Amino acid sequence: MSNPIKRTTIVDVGRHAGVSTKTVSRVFNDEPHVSDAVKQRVRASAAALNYHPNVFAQSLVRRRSHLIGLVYEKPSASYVVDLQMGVLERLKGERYRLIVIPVQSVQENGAEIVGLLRAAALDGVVLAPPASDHLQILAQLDGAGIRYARIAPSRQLDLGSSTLLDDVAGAQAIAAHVLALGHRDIAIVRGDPDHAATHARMKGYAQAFAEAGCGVRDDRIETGLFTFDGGYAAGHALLDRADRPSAILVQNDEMAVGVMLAARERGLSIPDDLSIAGFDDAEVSRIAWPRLTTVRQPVFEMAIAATDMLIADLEDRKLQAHTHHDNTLLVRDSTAPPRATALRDAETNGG
Amino acid sequence: MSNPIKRTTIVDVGRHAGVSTKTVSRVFNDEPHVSDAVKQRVRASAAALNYHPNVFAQSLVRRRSHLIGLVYEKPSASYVVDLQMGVLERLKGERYRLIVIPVQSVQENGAEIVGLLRAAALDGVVLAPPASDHLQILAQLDGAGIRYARIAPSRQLDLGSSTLLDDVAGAQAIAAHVLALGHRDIAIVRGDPDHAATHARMKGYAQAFAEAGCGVRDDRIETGLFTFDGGYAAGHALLDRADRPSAILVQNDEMAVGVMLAARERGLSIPDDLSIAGFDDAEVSRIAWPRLTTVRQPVFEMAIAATDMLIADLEDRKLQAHTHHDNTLLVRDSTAPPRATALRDAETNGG
DNA sequence: CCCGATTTGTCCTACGTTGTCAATTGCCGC
DNA sequence: GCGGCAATTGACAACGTAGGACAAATCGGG
Repeated sequence: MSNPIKRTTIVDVGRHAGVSTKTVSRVFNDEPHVSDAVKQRVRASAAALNYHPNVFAQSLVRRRSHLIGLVYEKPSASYVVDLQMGVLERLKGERYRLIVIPVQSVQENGAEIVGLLRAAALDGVVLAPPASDHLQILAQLDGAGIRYARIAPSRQLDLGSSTLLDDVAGAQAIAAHVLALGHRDIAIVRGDPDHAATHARMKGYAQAFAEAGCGVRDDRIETGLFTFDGGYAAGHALLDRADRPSAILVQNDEMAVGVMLAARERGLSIPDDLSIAGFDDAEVSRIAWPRLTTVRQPVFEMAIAATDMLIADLEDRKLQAHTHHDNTLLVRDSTAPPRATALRDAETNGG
Repeated sequence: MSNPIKRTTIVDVGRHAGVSTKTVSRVFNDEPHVSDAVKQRVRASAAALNYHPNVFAQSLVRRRSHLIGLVYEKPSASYVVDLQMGVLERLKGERYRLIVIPVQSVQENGAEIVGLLRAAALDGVVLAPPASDHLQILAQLDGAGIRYARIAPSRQLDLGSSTLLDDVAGAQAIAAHVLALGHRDIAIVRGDPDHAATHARMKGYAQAFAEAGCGVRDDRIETGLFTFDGGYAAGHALLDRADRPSAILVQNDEMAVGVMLAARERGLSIPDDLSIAGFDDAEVSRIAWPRLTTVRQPVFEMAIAATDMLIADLEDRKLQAHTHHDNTLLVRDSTAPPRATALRDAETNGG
């Protein structure tokens, strides 16, 4: 089983078809001034010889790899999946291919990352948070001539193309929903403080609280790093307290499901004993029981939009585009009025 | 904001350091026969000029892209995630990069796929099922000189390297568990018939049934294509029947969770009214409530092993390796004795 | 049959790096 | 200070494609 892979070049095709290499090149690049007869003959020869243009040589002379990177940190699996599926969706039928660049910690490895991207010879990258907010990375990308599109950045929006999302409004909406149900003993599980979304969502919660005339109590905030396990631990920590909250606002769905498990292990029924609200509309939020009240974040659509802008940038050199996306409150079954209120309502009705 | 990216070449570095381009090349490739003095001088010049080797030129002359593809079909998200994480885990610290190649339907597009891979200039690919079983693809890859490692193939094991998994045994184990609980009215939700795993698991179920002295009833088999929605529909179809089963064997966890939802919508309690057994040990199986009895399939480890063999193949030209992996039965909370049996036991104990 | 337009060919250079092989340098003992 | 041998260094041709400039061939129409 030796490996004498026959390498067919453009020269061979020319010889076989009885035309010059220049003509073969013209045919393969769809240049004008080629008769249909020759076109067909060349294509036939290419097929007969099983010719495939050498991508390396093309890339070398055209200075194009047609490779696009997707840079993301470790966050919840569903987020990454939606993101990646969005990029791939947009890439369907395009010449570009996707290289996946997972990063341990953007915060810590920021300086090395662009070196990686450069070594991968990428034409451009889609940056997920928190890389999309890392100014040093953006600067280095500009320096390296690598185009980029940013997913949901929060600052320096004048750099590159971005998909914009109002996390504050989304968080405010879901907090307002929980407050409107009558909850006042509300705890919060926040995400990774390295992500801007964590702070934006916190701000949205705070705004809703302020409108309802109450404040956020710092001692009722736990940090869960956006993971199931983190949410589980945070849930137990919050439910351990003597003044157990009647509702918990969780900054993503994976953590929310973790909180759910913690509540169940203590025999609490959801939503009767405890209301739980998530964020993201991840797949688990539909699979969970009861189905999770959450905020739909259009990750898939944002990924498509970002890839679209990146390609436009690469093809037409059109710079600086922005798209706006909306969060939507999805009220499902994991939130309900607090038990005290429910009892009072029952009494009121009964009387 | 024009873009005069200065391209520094090996020639510039050579000129700056006062040595030949060949010497620079030697320094960058850690070749022997370079004096330390020169080495340092060259490195200093390269740093000063911000030189980065041109990957295209290297690839052209070395005939190596250092790109590895991961080919998979649409199956459950968690499977793909585990797979991809495994490949990336093994690639950490390596020079290779991962290109993701999702395929609509291996069955339908088999002929075109290798063209895609070839156009991507891949050094090698990791093939997930069902691509790992597609003989035409394997033959074309051999023809194109693209190395491959196969995940859990079921035939022609002499082609390429493979990770092997005994799905029959895993399925037999979980079916035996359900039978041992006393169930006899057992329905099955199978996966995509294009996947060999679907048939292997069915065979395992059948073996367990045979040992227990009963057979598989064809009219109690639904097909769910490995998706949550498919499982949901299949669950409703099975539970609609007059002779409602007391247990359902489901060929993956995503579908199993769908069946769970269908059961809940009918007010059935799990596992009291209905036992459900999954397959894969996907993340949802731990998140679901009750936690799903399932079979752990070591996807992550298999992906690492496959990538490892692929790299070995690419680096050392060592061909034909195989690794064996085991399924493990995980009995959790979604399976219990059927109600009738439970009642009888209670009577027996009471009497 | 000649003119102008279209098609095709020739020739050359660029892209940036590596492999081959020859030339040069340095070092050793005498 | 000089052979002789090993360690360093350099010159030059690949690698396969793109594409510019321009000449040559071909075609169609009056």
